[in-house]
Amino acid sequence: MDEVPLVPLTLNNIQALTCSLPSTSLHQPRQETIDQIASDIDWVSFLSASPFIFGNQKPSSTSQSLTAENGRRGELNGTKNKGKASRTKKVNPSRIAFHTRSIDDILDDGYRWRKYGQKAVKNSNHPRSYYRCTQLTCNVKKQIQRLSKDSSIVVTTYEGIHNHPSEKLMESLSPLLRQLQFLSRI
DNA sequence: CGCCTTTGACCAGCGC
DNA sequence: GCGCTGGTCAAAGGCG
Repeated sequence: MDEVPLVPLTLNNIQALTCSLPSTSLHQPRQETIDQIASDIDWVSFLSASPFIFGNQKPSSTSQSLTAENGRRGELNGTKNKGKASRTKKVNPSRIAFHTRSIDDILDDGYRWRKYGQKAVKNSNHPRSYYRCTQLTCNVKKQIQRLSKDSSIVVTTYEGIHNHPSEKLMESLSPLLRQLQFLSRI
């Protein structure tokens, strides 16, 4: 699992982070904790600032075609419906797929995932696994499948954007948040 | 006990 | 309309 670095703190990210803070936070003294500051941040905007928040893993052409194929069939919305008949499909444009050469199927991306399904896929020797972010308010899903041609390659497809920070992200952001907290008191 | 995975069933979209 | 396929649900069981 050496292919998933923590979210890089790029200038874009930092700029988005500072911009997403409430306008008063940079001018008025604040006594909040890191967690409280973090709760004020628009994480959707922040995480969206970097097109590929998982570092050096960029969507390949093949993964893009996979995304297109998935999109062709449409998708289910994330709302929890007790009645299966009430499930409807809609197009979700926020999909990112990439290939990773790894022994482990599950990439440690810092978030907690709950597996909710596994299906055998046509023309593939390997089943596709379906995961959902364990955060109640977060609707992000991901699919994991190994390539039939090269079983050492894992195709991970993310759907949606987290509306909360990951634990590992918070670890890496803590120094920055402390600095922001300090600056907000000046 | 809570959280997670497994797995069969169900549902909807698509192609024919 | 029917069958195939992918995506999701939810009950059951496992694990720490």
